[in-house]
Amino acid sequence: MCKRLYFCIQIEKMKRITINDIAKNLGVTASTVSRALAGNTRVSLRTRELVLAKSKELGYQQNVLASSLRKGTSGTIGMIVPRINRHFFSNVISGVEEILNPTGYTLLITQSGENLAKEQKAVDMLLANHVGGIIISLSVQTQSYEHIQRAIDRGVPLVQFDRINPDIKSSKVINDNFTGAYLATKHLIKSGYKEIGHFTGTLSLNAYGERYRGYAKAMSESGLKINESFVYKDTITREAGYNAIVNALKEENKPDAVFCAGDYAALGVLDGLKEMGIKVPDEFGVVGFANEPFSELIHPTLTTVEQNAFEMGVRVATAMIKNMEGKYDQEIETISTRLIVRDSSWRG
Amino acid sequence: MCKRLYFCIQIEKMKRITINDIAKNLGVTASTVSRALAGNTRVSLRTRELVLAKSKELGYQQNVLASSLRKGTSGTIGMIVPRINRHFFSNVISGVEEILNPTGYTLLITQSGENLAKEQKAVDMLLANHVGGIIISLSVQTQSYEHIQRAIDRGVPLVQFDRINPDIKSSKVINDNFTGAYLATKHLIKSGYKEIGHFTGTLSLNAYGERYRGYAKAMSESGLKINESFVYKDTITREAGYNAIVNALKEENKPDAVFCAGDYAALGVLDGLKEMGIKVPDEFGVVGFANEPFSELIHPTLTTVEQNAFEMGVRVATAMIKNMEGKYDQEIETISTRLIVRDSSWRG
DNA sequence: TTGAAAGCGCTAACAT
DNA sequence: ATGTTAGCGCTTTCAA
Repeated sequence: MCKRLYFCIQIEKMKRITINDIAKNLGVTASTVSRALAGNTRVSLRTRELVLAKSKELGYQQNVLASSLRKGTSGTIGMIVPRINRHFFSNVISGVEEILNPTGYTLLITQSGENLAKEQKAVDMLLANHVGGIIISLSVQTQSYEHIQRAIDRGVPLVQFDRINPDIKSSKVINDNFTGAYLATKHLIKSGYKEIGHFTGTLSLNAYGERYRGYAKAMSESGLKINESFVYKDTITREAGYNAIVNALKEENKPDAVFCAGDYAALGVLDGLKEMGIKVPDEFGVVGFANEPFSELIHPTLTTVEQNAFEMGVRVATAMIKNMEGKYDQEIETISTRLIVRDSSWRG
Repeated sequence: MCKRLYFCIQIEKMKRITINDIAKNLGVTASTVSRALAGNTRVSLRTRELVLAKSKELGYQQNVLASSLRKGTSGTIGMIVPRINRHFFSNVISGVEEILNPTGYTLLITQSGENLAKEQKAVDMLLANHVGGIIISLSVQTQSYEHIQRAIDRGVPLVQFDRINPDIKSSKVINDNFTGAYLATKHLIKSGYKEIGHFTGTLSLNAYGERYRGYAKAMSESGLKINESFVYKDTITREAGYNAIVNALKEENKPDAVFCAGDYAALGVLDGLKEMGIKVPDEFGVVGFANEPFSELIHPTLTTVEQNAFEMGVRVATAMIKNMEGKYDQEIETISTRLIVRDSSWRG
């Protein structure tokens, strides 16, 4: 009872140590303490040491809010991703943190949930929090860009990655989707498939558009014609992949392989093929994109394109820091992709 | 060239609209504007409408930093998880956001990477950012708790979840690990296995300790003796699971089934069994824990225990809000778990 | 090398 | 219903 009461009182009077406390304690002014703590300014070595010792003794902890308010900019960087639980995005985040953490910047992560309204709110929230920069990968829904422009107009450095809008003036980091798709399709061709279809997402999104281009290039280069009825758009989920393959194989002209712009769709394709008793890779070839963790665990293991997510995060963070240092950079950086051949496609 | 220069100048003179701008514009004081914007205080309807209109017109956006500094508390809640890319944790995060977003609180997410030092730094960073509360799931490494205590001593509401320390005074939300493990083991017994082993993590961590207890209870209840040489600790990764099963089956006394405290270990076990040509579930039964997405995709599909991660997030956020409203609550909430029977264990 | 003073933008007593 | 005033904790000129 008594203990409990004491505990409550403690909470009430809880006061954080400020630079003023340190200053009073040491008989100097807050300015001096501030300078000493900041390190680089002109303070006598003795004073600096005294301040450092005292601040440790009292358990001082900077009030980042006050500092940011005064300096007009916070050491926080906002990051908006469609979904945090996608392997690709969580690994990009890790890459970003790898670079940012040692610099003292703080990452504020939010999900748009592939939803434009949530994405807009997220941007505003970040701006209200005075983030020093915004890292974003657009939601599939995003077709209007005022919220992005709002950030840029505020002078907040912006870095787009993966799902980008090329028309927005900002740093951009993307995967080499074209080459990845090109290699994937080439591989199917080399493996002897002739009627190669493509299941993809929204072609207006850069990532999917490029994958389509890579697919088309490989086809035409090998003298194969694309049968447009083998190209399914908005087919990136497992269900959609399943439906698409069931559908495609009902037609008179059937594909004998399909390159999916995502592993989940490829998974659905494999579901459908298994159900229909079609042997993979003997009778049908499948390639995915993303190298989701499950792709090497399923049966047959899935040939797919590896995106170097962590590396992308590192580049994104580096670009952000450059931007914040005023080195505005509009260049597009491209991260290489790599084909991983597994059982679902190779009948060498 | 010219365009570029203009752009730079724009950035320099970029000035955010403050309540003072609105006030001047309207011929009232900042206090009035502040009150009007805050909504509930006593301001004439007319003034309020004027303020709202003007602020919209000028594109006003609150400076959260200033507000938080003044109010002494920010609308930000910090969350520390071991790894963001674990299915369980990212779903808890989604659950937390589900509750928090509509309330206007902002989530600051950080990863400890299962590393004590990073976890400590994360806590300090959150405190420096004056978060209104901290949500944490401890790293496996965490054996010292001063950093947690530091937060509590500062009067910052704390909610622990999943990987908790029961001795720390805070709200806690955990899975019903005991029942999950109990049901899993019971199921193996019912399926006819007799020599049931258990691969687990650090037993000092609540989650693993409880799973062991559930396993032990089911065994003793059925009159089966636990063979301690079938219990492997620190076995939660795929590699560890593989090594453990290879090892276990070299001994004279072999288990004929194993309940793993995690799906990754179970995956490793299946790897090992496949390699050794042991048939699952005919000759050997395997059950995991967590219902990772891959568990239903592998062959054979893995029997496992589902944790309701999203629901847990919802409860965690609710507890946090209660705490921040001063309703300090030390109760432990338990989220139910559920056995999902698949092919790796059932030979009914 | 240090101090004095002003102010970042907002809120909340207290007054009117 | 609105204005006045002070100050959250920090940084940063300007002066000494």
